Amino acid sequence: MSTERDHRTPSPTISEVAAAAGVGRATVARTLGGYGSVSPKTRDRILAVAKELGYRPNTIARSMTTGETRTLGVVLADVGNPFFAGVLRGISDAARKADYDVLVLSTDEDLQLEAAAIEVLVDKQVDGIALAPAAGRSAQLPHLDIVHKREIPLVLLDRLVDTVDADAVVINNREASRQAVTSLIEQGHRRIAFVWGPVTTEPAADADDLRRIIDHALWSDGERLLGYLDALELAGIPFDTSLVTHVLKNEPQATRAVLGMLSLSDPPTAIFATETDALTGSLRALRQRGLRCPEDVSLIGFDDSSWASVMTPPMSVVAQPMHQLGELTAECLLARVAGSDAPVATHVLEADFVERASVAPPPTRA
Amino acid sequence: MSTERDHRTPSPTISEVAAAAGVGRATVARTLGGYGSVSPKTRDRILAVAKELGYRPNTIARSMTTGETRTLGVVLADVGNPFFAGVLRGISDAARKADYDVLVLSTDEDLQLEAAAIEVLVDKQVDGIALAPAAGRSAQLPHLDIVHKREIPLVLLDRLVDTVDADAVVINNREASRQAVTSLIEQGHRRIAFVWGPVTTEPAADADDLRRIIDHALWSDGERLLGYLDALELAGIPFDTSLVTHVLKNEPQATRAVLGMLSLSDPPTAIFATETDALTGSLRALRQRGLRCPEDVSLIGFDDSSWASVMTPPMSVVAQPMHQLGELTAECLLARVAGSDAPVATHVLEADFVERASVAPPPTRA
DNA sequence: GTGAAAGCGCTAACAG
DNA sequence: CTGTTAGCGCTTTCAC
Repeated sequence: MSTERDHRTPSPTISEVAAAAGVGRATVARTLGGYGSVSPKTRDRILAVAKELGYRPNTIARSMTTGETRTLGVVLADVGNPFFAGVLRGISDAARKADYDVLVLSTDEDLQLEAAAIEVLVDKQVDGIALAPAAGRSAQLPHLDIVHKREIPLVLLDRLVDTVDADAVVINNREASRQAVTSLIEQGHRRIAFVWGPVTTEPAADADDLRRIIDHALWSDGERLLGYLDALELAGIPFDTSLVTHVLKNEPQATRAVLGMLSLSDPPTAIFATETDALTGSLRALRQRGLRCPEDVSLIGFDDSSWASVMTPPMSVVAQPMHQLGELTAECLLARVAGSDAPVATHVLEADFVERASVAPPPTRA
Repeated sequence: MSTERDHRTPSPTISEVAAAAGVGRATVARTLGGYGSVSPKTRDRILAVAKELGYRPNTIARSMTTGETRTLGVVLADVGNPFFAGVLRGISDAARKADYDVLVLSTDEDLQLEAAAIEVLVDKQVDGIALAPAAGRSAQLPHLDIVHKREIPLVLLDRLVDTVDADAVVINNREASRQAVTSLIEQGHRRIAFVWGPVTTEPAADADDLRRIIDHALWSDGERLLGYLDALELAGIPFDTSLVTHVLKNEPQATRAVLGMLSLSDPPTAIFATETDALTGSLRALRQRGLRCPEDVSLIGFDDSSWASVMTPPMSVVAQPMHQLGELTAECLLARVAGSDAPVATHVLEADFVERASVAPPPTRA
């Protein structure tokens, strides 16, 4: 209980420690900052005095002169989404190990918000930025110019952008997707729906048209679709544009789209859902139609969760290594922050296809 | 392409803008900092010059003099957990609206890590801290002393601690829990399991012993248990200590504990699972025993998710308003940061009991 | 090995 | 309304 009415009891500064220890500021700075060399004797005394006074370094003042903030910026679609939450956790863990902290911003897949987020991080002078871009693979990202100009280390997270020359850490979506769809084909499916294809106003005319559209979709989404196309092609199954959705990515839309497909004269016997809400939306559609999984329609989802394995039936899913994705991203970024001048590289992580009981052979046609 | 080999192209400073505009630094500072008053004419010129030069304020230098960082610190158990991820999203949204950013740290319910996290945030001079403490309601939190001393606004998130005199935003866990258990009782259940009770080495001897243990449990966990006890008491159902788990909070442990209860001579006919993994763990136990939900055992979970409603059967759950919890916490914190001296208050949010199909009357005894 | 002094870019108090 | 000036707490030459 001090009798003063100071707004904040100020933390002692280096000068005060110096005065109390009877040495110069610089010596204290060297001791407390852990650089330069100080004689063990005075070092110990300074440390003792500092501890007694409860000295805490003023990181802001330090940042001002060093230019380092020991803070990483993370820009992703939505921290509330389990996938990104898992990734963020991985980033945080790796950052903490290196004594860095993390500033997070969500974009909701909006490029304006992404630009604003980048600006904030640049202004706050984070030492590095991990970005899951909201832009398609062939997009131009002018808001990253300043990041380059300021030479702030940047690593792309989960999504590649061709025009950005930076390290990246991604999942092998194409291969994971091909594998999942192939497993469906091996069970005898030939009518396989793909939920969530790229958002467009009208369905793709054909596979080539679709490939053109993919250029403007998120890299990860595009790759998943390419993997689907790969699997079909390998099996010699013709691509049917009516089996790929082009709706907005929310659960009700997925349900609606699947309901539409189920009404086709030649409906799908299997559904590949490339996101959790695409899967739950599809399940809802099946239920509405009174269709059972896997007897009537087989299902494969994306992203594992404790729920997936306790469903009836347990859901087969492509499990992305979220935590590892985050960790590797942070490690990669921290290496750059530490000054690594290794050539720019893209690290590709494999996803794990978890086979459970939501896939069965298609029902024999009546 | 500059021919210089400067490590970083430095951003222009206020002095440079002043020189270029032919005015004094202070005038520029006033204009760009948005304080004091400047004649419209010079103001416009300065703005033009600043824009042309690509001036960006150095927030670190600014923080050094103002003491403000426009950053909020958030300390929670695990950003990767869907509940906290949702809460964090709410905090971020509210923070952004007020032009603040968020630094997040996970504690994994470890008080050491919590103390370290607080220290980091204090050192980084965040303007306020939102904390979901890893300590029981009656715990002593010495690592918060420095927060008080520095007069850093603090708000408790999701969990109360009696010894901490700070604003808090929590869910009415007790009432939500009471309501859920009561709905089970109304269906005729009298043997209701409670998964996850507090972690202890040996089960509680009786209800009073349990109440004593609750003091050391997380506030939210304790309240859920009290709500359970309330419901039993109201219905005149004797408390059976063997129906409350005391295991570590992970899914396999939940499964094991439920399996044990199911082997009781008078096994539970309903399970109240107070966390998602407690629910999935319970479901796994039922499946292993070949028991069906809700015919054999009724189930109520905690925290809603897109999965819960597409389960077979759809799961009844207590849905916590995660996003709102986060938003309100941030708003509360920001009000303090802005200097509010309203009396310390605890805001209680109601949870929503979502009744679906996982509850049915107990099977008639053979 | 140590101390003195300059300066990071900004805000704020004070004159003019 | 505007310019001058003095720091904020630290790191970092540079002498000693």
